[in-house]
Amino acid sequence: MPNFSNVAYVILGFLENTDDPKSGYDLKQLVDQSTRFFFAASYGQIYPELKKLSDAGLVEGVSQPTGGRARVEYSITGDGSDALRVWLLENKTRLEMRDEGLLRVFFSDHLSREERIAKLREMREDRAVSLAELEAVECAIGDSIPDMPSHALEYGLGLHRYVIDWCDRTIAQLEKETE
Amino acid sequence: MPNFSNVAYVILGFLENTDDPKSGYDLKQLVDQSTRFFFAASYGQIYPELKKLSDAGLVEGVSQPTGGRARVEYSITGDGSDALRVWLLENKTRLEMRDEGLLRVFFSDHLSREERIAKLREMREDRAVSLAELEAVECAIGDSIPDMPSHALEYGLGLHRYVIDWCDRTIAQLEKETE
DNA sequence: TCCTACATGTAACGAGTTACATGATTTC
DNA sequence: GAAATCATGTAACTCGTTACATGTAGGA
Repeated sequence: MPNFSNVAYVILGFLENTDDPKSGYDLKQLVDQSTRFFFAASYGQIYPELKKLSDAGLVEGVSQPTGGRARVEYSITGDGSDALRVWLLENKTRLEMRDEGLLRVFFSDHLSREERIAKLREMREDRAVSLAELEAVECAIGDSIPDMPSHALEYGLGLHRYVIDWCDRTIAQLEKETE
Repeated sequence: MPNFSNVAYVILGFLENTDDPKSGYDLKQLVDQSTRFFFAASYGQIYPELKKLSDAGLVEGVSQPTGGRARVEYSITGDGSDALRVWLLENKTRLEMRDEGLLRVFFSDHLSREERIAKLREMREDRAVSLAELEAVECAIGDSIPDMPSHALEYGLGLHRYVIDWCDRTIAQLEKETE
């Protein structure tokens, strides 16, 4: 049994959630609409991982071309469900972050007050865009999606709102400082 | 001029903050006490990057052995300060996250209610540990460290508190659900 | 004496992004 | 007829961690 990356379990997770089989393309769409906010995955990971999963018998692919357009639809197998369950029960909760915006803010002592404030505004705007995307996801569901994902969505919404709030407070504080 | 990774600017940022020169070891300590919560760096990045910076003339190393123990202390040069300033003014605020805990929670539909709650508790405990570490950092400073870093610290504290809160709320909600 | 902290590095590996190549179908 | 979307994949590259190797100094 080869080693699977977390992306493999993202795939298994999405396949377990549904009865209709998904293509690599579909899976990428799903990731971009949901997990990407806390766990992204690119085609360069998804396609090779699907192949590995298929070789190991954890998913099963069926060719379903639409006219001349190739399409392979994958479903999870019994072994796949078992592997997913094992992975779900592992108690690893590692959180990695790389926050370039905050890194710049952290080292912005040597910038002028105006430049610092500008940095914070950029960061605020970018986070506001993410928040808007998340809110769009929130509207887009409301239906078919089960319980847990909506908890995760709430997590993301709250997190973004906190960050935006922090930016606003920090900007306000810096603006007051010279008075 | 070679391309420098973000880690290079972490190094320049720390060197610019102070008058006494730092060794690679010192820099790693600084990272582990502060930026690691939103931007980690390992020896495997720091030492090679110091060399590149030195070759490019952005830092200057002076050998200061303590007895038979080797030690090279680096200071930032004028060119280094300029390069740092240029980097600080770039408007990139990219935020990457990889949250394994939330990923498991997201896909935990197929677990029992008890198992899900257990997952959330693990996540809560791990985040509480991080929060405690951050609070230790908060106590450890209070002195020498300038303005902005303390804003960043507040950011981290707030973020962790939000996450822990979300875990508590979600656990409570799941516990209520069967009644 | 042994353990911890100081100190420097590198090699192998794994993870992840980006750019590219290719081509069909649908929609405007 | 052009543009967007569907669809699959790979190669090159960058990034980052981990494990290892090596040795000194100071304190219990």
